[in-house]
Amino acid sequence: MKMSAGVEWAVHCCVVLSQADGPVPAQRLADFHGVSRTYLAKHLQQLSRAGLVRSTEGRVGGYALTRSAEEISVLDVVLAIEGREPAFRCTEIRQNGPLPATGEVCRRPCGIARAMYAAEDAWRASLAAVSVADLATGVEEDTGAQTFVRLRGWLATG
Amino acid sequence: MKMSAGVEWAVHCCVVLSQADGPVPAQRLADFHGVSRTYLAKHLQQLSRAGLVRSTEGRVGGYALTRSAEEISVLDVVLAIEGREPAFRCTEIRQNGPLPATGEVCRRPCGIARAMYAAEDAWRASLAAVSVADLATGVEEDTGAQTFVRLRGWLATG
DNA sequence: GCATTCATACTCGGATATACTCTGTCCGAGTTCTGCAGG
DNA sequence: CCTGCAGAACTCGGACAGAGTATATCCGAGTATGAATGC
Repeated sequence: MKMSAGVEWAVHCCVVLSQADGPVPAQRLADFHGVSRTYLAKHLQQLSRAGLVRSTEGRVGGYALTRSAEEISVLDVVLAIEGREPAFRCTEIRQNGPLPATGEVCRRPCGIARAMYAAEDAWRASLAAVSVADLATGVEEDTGAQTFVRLRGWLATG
Repeated sequence: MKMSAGVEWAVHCCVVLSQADGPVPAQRLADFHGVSRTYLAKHLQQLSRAGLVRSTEGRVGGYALTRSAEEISVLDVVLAIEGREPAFRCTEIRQNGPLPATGEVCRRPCGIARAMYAAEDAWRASLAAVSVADLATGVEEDTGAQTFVRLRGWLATG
């Protein structure tokens, strides 16, 4: 059970976008994080489809958040990249074999699936409690208030 | 982020083993669940390496739990199959690019990694709170007290 | 009748192919800026 | 000097290969059983 590396890229990009004044091109985001532009673009498209960012074409185009950073949770980003399906997929093997479970019993998930889904709910709740704005605040606390000032300067000048 | 289907198989097998009197061969477990024997054996070997089950060779051999079902959590089984590494792997892209984070700051994980690890801790705690014995009790509540009686009968006779 | 030996049948374990998803890359469609010509 | 137009440069978006992992399978190594044999 491995999470895609694109999730890390996407979250970092959202933090950067929360500090930008205007649209930021994928090329600039890729350069800032030292990753491949074309591959990062793939993930940014997924964020766009999920409605988290808005892309503008043209010479001064780029990506920008559609909502305020307080209203975007880490869970939103993870689900946009990884998909909304749960990690555990019950194949109902209890219905197989010589002593299958049938009928009314199978109308609700088996205890194993319930335990898995409960764990995933806890996981999602933990991620939903952290917003992109919280992450940005954490970055300032870790690296100092000058960090985002320099970031904005680099975004503006290149 | 998808969990291996083998996890479901392994947990179901542990529940069955908790109700068995003696060792149960992989062939019997595979027949009971309607899955491939050879592939199930692979996962049972992982459980064996993790120390959750003990395998005995020979004509009346098979697999048996090493501890009581109360002492085996769902988390134990998941970690045995999926591995002990966390799903989120921080690649420290904050250290890349034109404005890298360096020095003392990088001695502890960045806020994004902390949020991910916290969520995984919540996930693991939820799974650790459920034991194989709990699952067995749930099966009896769902399908009736006769279920395991018939299971033991089938395991004995074939 | 009993102990010993041997063949057998059954078990697990690791080594071996295949399918699928993640990773990484490329080129085309669309939009905005800029320079130039004309009025 | 102002306006309209054409070109160019820059952007995103979807279509196209390669690598790594999950899935599925096979055959060989090892052991307890049970019958046959000798005492």
